[in-house]
Amino acid sequence: MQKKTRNTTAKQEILKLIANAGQALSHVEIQQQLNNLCDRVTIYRVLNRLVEEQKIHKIVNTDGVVNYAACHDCEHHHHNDNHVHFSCTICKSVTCLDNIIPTFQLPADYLMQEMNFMIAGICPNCKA
Amino acid sequence: MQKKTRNTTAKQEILKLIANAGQALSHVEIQQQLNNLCDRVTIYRVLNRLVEEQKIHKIVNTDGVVNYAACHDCEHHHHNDNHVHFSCTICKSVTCLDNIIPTFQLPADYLMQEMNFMIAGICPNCKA
DNA sequence: TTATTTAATGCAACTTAGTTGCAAATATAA
DNA sequence: TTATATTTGCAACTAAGTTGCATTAAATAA
Ligand SMILES: [Mn+2]
Ligand SMILES: [Mn+2]
Ligand SMILES: [Zn+2]
Ligand SMILES: [Zn+2]
Repeated sequence: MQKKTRNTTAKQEILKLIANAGQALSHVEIQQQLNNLCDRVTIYRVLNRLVEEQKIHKIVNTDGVVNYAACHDCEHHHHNDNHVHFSCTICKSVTCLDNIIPTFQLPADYLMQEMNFMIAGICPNCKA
Repeated sequence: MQKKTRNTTAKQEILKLIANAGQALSHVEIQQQLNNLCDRVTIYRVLNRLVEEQKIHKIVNTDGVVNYAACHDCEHHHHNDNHVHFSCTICKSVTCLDNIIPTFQLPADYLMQEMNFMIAGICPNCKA
């Protein structure tokens, strides 16, 4: 018997935030924008649930902090986040470059389960 | 006046460990193998110095924890760690796949400073 | 609508990774 | 050998994330 997930206010609001953000959001950024709607632990738990339900995906930044972005075509690709992510060292924005998909050949004896491609640098906004 | 780095015992031992390991090592793994040679804070500081001196490079794992590996051809490539890294979900080993270099085209208005390509899955040893 | 069930939440406490300030130790060069 | 500045140890701290448990509130059935 698989437990069924509930559509709580916290979950709705957090998903809305992430879906409408033009960039990937960290836990702290979400907490700030939620304005005490719920406890910080609840945010963590909701985020984990949304990842499990494949509505959002995790992006591990170069400093180890996790950011979350809405999934666009994860269903098609078995939730492999196969595109490149960009982390701006100036404005701190983290974005999905959805159509930049690196090509590489992993040796046959490796089994791939998860990908995290992160590039840090200066984004177009900050470069201009 | 740039401050000049010293060749301390801790530094020598830590570099030796990393250079001789067949895989990337985390801070805890290094600490365990050092057997109380020095304080954990010293390990952190030595690791940071070795990274600055481009003798080792950082690899951020999918759980956000940093692993360190010896640099082979970082000098040639401006210390860009441009190859793929593999993190085994079973034996927890983290390895540099030095010759697996993804190709992709970053839009011209992005400036790349750092790369972290991580793939998690099952390594050849654990698959067999 | 109300009652029942079970998932979700809040809160406090905890873990793990990494950083910082400062006094004491030590590598290097004069 | 002595002087100088780098490195170290220690204690305290921060930041990210997790866990246990009692309470609350969705979803569903009556
Ligand atoms: Mn993405
Ligand atoms: Mn590497
Ligand atoms: Zn920017
Ligand atoms: Zn393995």
